[in-house]
Amino acid sequence: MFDFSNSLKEDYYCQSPEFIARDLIGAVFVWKNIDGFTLAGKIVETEAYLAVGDLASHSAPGLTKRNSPMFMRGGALYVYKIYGVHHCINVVTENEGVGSAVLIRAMEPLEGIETMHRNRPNCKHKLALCKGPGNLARAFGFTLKHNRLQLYSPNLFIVKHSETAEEEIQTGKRIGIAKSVDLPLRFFLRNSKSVSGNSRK
DNA sequence: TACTAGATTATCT
DNA sequence: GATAATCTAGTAT
Repeated sequence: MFDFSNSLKEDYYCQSPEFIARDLIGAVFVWKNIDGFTLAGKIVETEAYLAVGDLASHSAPGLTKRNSPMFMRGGALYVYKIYGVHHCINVVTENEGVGSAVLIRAMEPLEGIETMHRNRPNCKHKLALCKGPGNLARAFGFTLKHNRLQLYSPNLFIVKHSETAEEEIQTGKRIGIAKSVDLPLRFFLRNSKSVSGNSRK
């Protein structure tokens, strides 16, 4: 259904995290898991984490064991565990050694809905399956063992299905961080029911 | 509907 | 020993 031959390639991910975070809104994320199930969703919410001038970025203190995937060449998957409970999924951006990434915060499920429901038995509504970074990782079954995977592989890739209109993309402050709070680096699809943090305002 | 507490662990200081 | 790019259940309103 979603074709690897149309997918974003290695060079695409060497662009800036601000550009990619915005550009990926509306794109389709595809993951063929170890059991042969295809899981896919439309990206509706992202956040950029910069290499310089961004104290909220994991890369800000410099290279460590945890953040080392952020310093890989763009196109790697960076997975980390947060609050001892949840996993978060990032797309590494820019060139090797730079240290930037885009956090994928939410998606609208398109394919593999049964599998997502199985991964999240308490989630009733389809549009809430991948709402929020922790939920998204759980629905897709991503854990630390998927860290450093390449995003331009036949079983893991992103396709730009169609262009998303400028006015459909909203910008705002990032969620859940304590430093560099005011940077406008969160992007989300206007009116999507799968965007997280909509209950507050 | 709105707020708060608690879960739970890899990683860093 | 402290912290964290979150989520959910529970209690209060």
